[in-house]
Amino acid sequence: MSEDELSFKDMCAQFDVTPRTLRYYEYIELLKPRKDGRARWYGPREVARMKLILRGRRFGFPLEEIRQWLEIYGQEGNDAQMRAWIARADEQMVELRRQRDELDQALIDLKKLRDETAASLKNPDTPQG
Amino acid sequence: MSEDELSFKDMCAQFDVTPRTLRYYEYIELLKPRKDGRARWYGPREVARMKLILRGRRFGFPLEEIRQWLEIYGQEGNDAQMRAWIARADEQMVELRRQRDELDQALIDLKKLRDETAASLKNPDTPQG
DNA sequence: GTGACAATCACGCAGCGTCAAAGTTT
DNA sequence: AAAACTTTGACGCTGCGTGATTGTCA
Repeated sequence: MSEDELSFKDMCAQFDVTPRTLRYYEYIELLKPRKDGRARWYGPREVARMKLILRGRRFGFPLEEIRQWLEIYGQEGNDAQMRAWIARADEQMVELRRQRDELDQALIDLKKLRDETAASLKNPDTPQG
Repeated sequence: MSEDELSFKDMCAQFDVTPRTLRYYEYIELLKPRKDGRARWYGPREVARMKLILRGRRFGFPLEEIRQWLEIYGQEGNDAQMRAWIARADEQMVELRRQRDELDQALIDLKKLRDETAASLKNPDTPQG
C-alpha cells in the first residue's frame, strides 16, 4: 500500500459506487488497478479516469464510448479529436434536451390524469378524458 | 378478419412499434389477440389496452406494474384501488422530476465543458476547469 | 417453383444486482 | 478452528434488437 493509492473499499466510498461496479469497469477495461495478489490498488491515474467515467455517465454517454474518449484524453487528444468530441457533445445535448422535454410532457400528462382521477373519487359523475 | 379488428401489421403501424414489441407484450400477457391459425387479430379491447400500455410506458412505469393497472382498469377499479394508483402516481411524479432535474444539470455541465473545450481550441492557453 | 412476407426459437445488449461458493484473514 | 470478511463466478433483471431457420401463401 503506497500513499497515493486507494484501496478497493476506498474507491467505492470515494465515488459512491458498489464493488460490483468497479469490477465491471475493470472487466470491460475501463480501469486497470494494480493487483497485489487479489487486492486492488488504484493510483492517481485510475482515480482520474474514474472521475471522467462518472462524468461521461452523467452526460448519458454509453460506457463503450467513454472508453474511447479515455484513450483520447490519455494521449492529450489533438485538435481533430477535440473537434470530434465537440460535435459529439452537441449531438448529446440535443438528445438530452429531447429527453428532458419528454419528461416535462410526461409530468404534465401524469399530473392531469392524477388530478382527474382524484376528482372522480370525490365526485363520481366527473367526465373522463 | 372482422371489421373492428386490426391485423398485426396494422397494430405496428398504428402504435409505431415493432412486431417484436407486440410479440413480447403477448408473451408477458399484456395482450391476448385472437389467433386465426398463426395470424393475430386485435379487437377494440386489445387496442384500448395497448393505448394504456404506451401511456404507462411514457410515464416511466415498468411493464409489470402496467400489467397490474390493466387488471384494475378492466374491472373498473374501486375507490381503494384508485387511491392506491394516485399514491403511486405521486411517487412517480417525484421520480420524474428528479430525473428531469438531473438532465437539466447534466445539460448545463455538458454545455460548460463543451464551450471550454471549444475555447481552448482557439486559444490553447485557456486554463482548464 | 419462387420470391415475399410471417412466425418461432434463441441468443444478445447495458449496467450492474444478487447470491452461492471458495478463499483469506483474525 | 471458527467467525468474519473478501473475491470470484455465474445467473438474473428490463425491454426489447437481431439474426437464423422454418413455414406459408400468393
